[in-house]
Amino acid sequence: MTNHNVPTLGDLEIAVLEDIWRFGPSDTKAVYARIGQSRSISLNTVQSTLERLFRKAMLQREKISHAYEYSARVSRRELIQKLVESTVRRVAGPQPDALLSAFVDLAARADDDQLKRLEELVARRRAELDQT
Amino acid sequence: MTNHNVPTLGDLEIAVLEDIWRFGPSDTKAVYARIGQSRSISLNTVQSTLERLFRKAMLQREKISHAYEYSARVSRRELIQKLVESTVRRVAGPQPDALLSAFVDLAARADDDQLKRLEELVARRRAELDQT
DNA sequence: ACAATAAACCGATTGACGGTCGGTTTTTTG
DNA sequence: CAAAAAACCGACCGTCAATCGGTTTATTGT
Repeated sequence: MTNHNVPTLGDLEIAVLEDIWRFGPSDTKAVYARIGQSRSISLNTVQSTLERLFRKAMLQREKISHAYEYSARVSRRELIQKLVESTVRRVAGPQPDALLSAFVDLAARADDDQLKRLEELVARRRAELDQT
Repeated sequence: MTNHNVPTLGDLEIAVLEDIWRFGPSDTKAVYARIGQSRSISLNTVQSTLERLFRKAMLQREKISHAYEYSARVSRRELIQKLVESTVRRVAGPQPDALLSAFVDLAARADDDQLKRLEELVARRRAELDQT
């Protein structure tokens, strides 16, 4: 609930986030070594992307001895959730069910296997809710 | 499936789309009368927004006597669907279930009632699939 | 047929923003 | 304290939505 301001993210920003999800807390050097090298972008570029992500509150950072160590402030799950929610909100219109509707539409395209898993997920959630 | 490239939409673009969903096929004048007046933007601005939306394939148009009549090429439902799908895809990562999970997470924040309806929808869908 | 009117079209500007760095300052450390 | 490392500053480019003014083209009433 509360406030879900999700700024838009660029491709590099997502790649950086992805990297940190994958490898955990890292400093600029490390991220650069992993994703900068191959892309032939400068260390500075990675650095300012990290910085931007920090300003956008997608990362937090802590000075570890000499350099900042950045770590994720949202999990991939949370990010997707926020992104989806804000997306839907933007175009939701009157329907209070917009979200659910979209969900069903999506689910309708899923195969049997996915639907099964989905059923389980929903059931579990409901169980959780019931005992609250 | 296939490829649904959903270009990003600005606020005015969404407002215009919204207007056309609401009032059906309209020409520039009509849209301007409904949403331009209040926003104190020029007719030309509405016009080029309509045009942009047309280029983005969100609207189609037909010359009706003197002026173009624009109509929606996607329903709100479809748009939400595409938007959400492309959003999720962008950040999906390894999880094949990312999409489903995201929705369940979202739904989980909804009330028990919604969850129940969701369960029903999924069940029905599964039933349909089974007899195919 | 033609002038007046209306709509379409063209092109330019502005403001955000992501990506990209070079260079300067600050900090760390041998 | 000087060298090395990291942070920070500011600039530039490209893209894109929003915004119009002005010109061209099409429609239409007389």
